Amino acid sequence: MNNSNPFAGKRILVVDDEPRMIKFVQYNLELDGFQVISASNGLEAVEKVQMELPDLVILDVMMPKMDGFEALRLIRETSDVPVIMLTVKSEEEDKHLAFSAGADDYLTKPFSPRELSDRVKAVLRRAGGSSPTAEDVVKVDDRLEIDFARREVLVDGKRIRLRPTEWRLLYHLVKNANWLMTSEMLLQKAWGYEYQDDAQLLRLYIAYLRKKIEKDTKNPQYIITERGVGYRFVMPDKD
Amino acid sequence: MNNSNPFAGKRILVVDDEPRMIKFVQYNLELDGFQVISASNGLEAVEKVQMELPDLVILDVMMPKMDGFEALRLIRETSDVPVIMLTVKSEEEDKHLAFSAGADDYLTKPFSPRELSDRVKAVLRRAGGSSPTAEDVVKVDDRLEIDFARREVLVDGKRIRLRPTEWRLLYHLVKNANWLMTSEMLLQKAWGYEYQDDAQLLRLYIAYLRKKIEKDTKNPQYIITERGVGYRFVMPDKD
DNA sequence: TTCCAGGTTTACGATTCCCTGAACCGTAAT
DNA sequence: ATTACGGTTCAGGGAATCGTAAACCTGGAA
Repeated sequence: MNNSNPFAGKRILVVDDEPRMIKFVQYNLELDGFQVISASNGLEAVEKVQMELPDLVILDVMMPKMDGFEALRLIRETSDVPVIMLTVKSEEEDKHLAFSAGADDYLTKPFSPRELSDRVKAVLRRAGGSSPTAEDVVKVDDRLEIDFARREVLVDGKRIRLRPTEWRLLYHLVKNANWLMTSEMLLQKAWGYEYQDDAQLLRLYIAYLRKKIEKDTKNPQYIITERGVGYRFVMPDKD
Repeated sequence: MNNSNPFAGKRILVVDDEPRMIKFVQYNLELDGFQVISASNGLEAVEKVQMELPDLVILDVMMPKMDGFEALRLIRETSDVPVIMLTVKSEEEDKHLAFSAGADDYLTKPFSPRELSDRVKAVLRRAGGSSPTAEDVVKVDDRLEIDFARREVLVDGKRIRLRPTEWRLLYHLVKNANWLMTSEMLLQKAWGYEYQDDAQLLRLYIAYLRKKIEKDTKNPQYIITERGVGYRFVMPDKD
């Protein structure tokens, strides 16, 4: 695996009802050093986007029960993960539908491994571009380091254990570092739409996180409370 | 064994329907210190790739029932093992077909032992390069040592017996050391695609492995559970 | 045939997670 | 200072997940 792939380790969710297509895409992406997870229908896809927090989604348009457009619509309710849609023919209509539904790119079946790889990298490049948190490994400071690809958090060089929900919350905080995240946003993204008013739950998990990553929970340096609004993950500037 | 072959011990799967050809290849590769396993048709080849986890495959194009290309395609669904294809004549078309099907190199019959040896070593050299645990012998710590070439695990210097499935699971865990492997990934890689939802089976084999390699199964130091997600093989100071 | 080893399924106790409720604490506004 | 509001901490129960023993199945060897 001689990958000079700058995006190696990124997590990609492949959604298709045909196992053969999933295998094809998975194999070729793994050759490039990506991590691949899969879903075989729209519902599973929506769920996995929220739970697994992939860096990119490849979504087939043609699927039984819930088609790709519907799945994308639901995904877009809680996530802005880049999405590449797989269409059968390169009809203008499909293309237009894909983009207006919120897709970042589209790929027409059949496609070659090379095309796949190029598109994925292009979309990741566009999406991640210059943001400091687009990296797989975010070194917040000397004390705290977060590795999104490995799903790993280091405090003073030691690995700490995060529970799934804690991880999701931290993910959304850090991916939006230095931005104020309202309680509703965080609840919606880390828990789901139906939790958006449960501010108490959020407080609890903020406390859990602080206990695990802050030096002094009374004077947090990473997760800052914005009273009456939400929270902000502060990260020292790297410019 | 007076070989200066840096790849001695690598396991090579030779696939051909002609016993004479297998014999020829096997004899010469074993002279170089390789370990050779064989298959006489495409189906057997696909099966052995998944089960035996060879380091390289030499695959004849011309075979009854399932030809080399089809076999390669199926192999590529679950493995990125390097493959050298044997073609009858050096036709551009065959060459092109081989590469686009995912082969790493090709060899035109007839070939000399020397050519065979050179190609095999070249492909192994290319393939082995930058993979995380490309070495044959992984010394995890003072206690645990894993020899991929010999398919042997040493705990406190003592050789322990692993059943085939246990070995495959350990293999995929260690080859992705320090990376979080989801249950689905592990099942898919060690058992096959159709097992990807059988989390219970995975738990059982994780338990088997821990019983054999961990000092204290209650506090595992190698195979760490990532609750709700999967497992991680932790290895000190390794990327 | 019988035996055996590996693989799979079943069953169930143990553990961990997630959420609730309630008490307690800090701080900004009155 | 007092009040009100939001934030934090702690205890606990239900649910999901995990670990492991044991039974079961199967195919090959003796």
